[in-house]
Amino acid sequence: MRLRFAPSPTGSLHVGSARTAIMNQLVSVANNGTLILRIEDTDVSRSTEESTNAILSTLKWLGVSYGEGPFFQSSREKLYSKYIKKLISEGKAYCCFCTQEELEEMRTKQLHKHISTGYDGRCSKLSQEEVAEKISQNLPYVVRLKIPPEKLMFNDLIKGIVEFDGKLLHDIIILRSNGSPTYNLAVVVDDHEMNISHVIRGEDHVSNTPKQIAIYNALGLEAPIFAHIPLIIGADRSKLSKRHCDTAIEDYQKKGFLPEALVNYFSLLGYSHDANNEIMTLENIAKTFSFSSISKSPSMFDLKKLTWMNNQYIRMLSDKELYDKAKSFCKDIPLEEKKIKKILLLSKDQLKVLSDIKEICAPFCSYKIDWDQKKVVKLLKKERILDFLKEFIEKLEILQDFSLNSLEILFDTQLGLDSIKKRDAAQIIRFASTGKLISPPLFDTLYLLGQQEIIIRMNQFLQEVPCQEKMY
RNA sequence: GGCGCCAUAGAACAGCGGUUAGUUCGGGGGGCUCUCAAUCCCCAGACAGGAGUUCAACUCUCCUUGGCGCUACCA
Repeated sequence: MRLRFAPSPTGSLHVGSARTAIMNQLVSVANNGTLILRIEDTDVSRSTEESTNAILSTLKWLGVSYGEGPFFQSSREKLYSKYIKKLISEGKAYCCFCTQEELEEMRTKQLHKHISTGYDGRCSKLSQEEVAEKISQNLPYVVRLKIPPEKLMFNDLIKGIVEFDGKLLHDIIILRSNGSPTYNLAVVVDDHEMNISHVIRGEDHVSNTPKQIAIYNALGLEAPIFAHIPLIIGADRSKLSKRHCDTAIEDYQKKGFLPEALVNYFSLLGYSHDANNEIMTLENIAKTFSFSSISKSPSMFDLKKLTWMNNQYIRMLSDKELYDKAKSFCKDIPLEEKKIKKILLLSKDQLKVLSDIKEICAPFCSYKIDWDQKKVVKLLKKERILDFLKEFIEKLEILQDFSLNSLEILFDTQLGLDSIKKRDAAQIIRFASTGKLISPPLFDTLYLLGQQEIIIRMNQFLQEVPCQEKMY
């Protein structure tokens, strides 16, 4: 089995393209096939080298590996023109000199008549002399393929038999007036030259398929097997766009999603899987892969589920792996490396994405705490809660050996003297010393902040509370 | 306008002619825990509509409706 992934370098790798790439990888692994990477850059005006590099590095990061390539269509133009010349000489394609205005007029008329829009084939009636004459006049022209008025069908591995009527297809352009081949022509030539057996691509290509089959037919070549995977859609069921969420895989990389989670999520999205165990490697999914398990309807991108899955993968990381992967997200944190590492490991389970580490470290960095008292309205209503805090601070001030252990003993002792719930006691201390209701385990947090610092913070907190208290 | 594809809870999937229509994420509630997370328990929530076929239809057929894709000298 020979497969290909063929992105066009007009931007960074999009979520939808990534899914296609992952599906190709999945099928390739499942069938011991070869995946070929081909950069579809026939449109010079939109393709950039920067995009190519971005796509290549993102694919690498994702772990999508290809056995051959990358090949660039822009460097294969001679090949395409060979095929185009063949089609012209056999009378299966012809030069078209119609202007933009003519084409537009044609279209409006068709729209008016409520019939399908497209070229009416008028230039195919030009005689050889007329064509030669126009060319000698240096008139710009494109080359169009004659599409015979017959049924064009293919058996899609996902959709089943799909049939189109050639009569409604119209003669498509295969060579632009600037001399470059169009997508449909280049795809057919390359898929044939590269011996591609299975074309797995997005559903947006379904309507291109009959056009490509027409080219295969004209060339006397056998078309590969097609599998069109349904598109990924946004929360409002429309095509996924920046309106909905980040659409570039790079964005997810920057936020601290793990490639394994992304690969897992996208290979199971729109795939009939065992819902009881969704955490699977691509290799495991490949073991039971079948095209019939791919859903026929589009799938909605669910960031919450991806995030959940990412957390699952983060907690599976070893301490060392976690630190290595999180390192790049810790650069801007004004703390010593050792401390960050400590906090990171303490909060491993609660990281949804690696970049969360910044927020978790915040209370350990800033000396200016903003106590948003709205968060503790309920807590402050608990009886003797502030007394407990005051007493805790007093004891803390005279504590000789500040350690994890002594802190805990001090806390428990004070708790024994007061009739306060442990959770309330812990929360008021947590809030007073960090300004947050969420933090790594309390005693670790206090210990890391240091005796002096927590005393200062908690006292500051107490100074701010009383005036606020009257509000409630 | 034309052509094509699709249709089970908010989301992703099960169900393949007879089920109290199931699982996972999400939502709500609760237990446990110093918080969050994790985990455990509980709750809400779906077969788009209409005709057929059949003893029986979420499941098969057709129609309608709705959604999406394509309709470029983009890919």
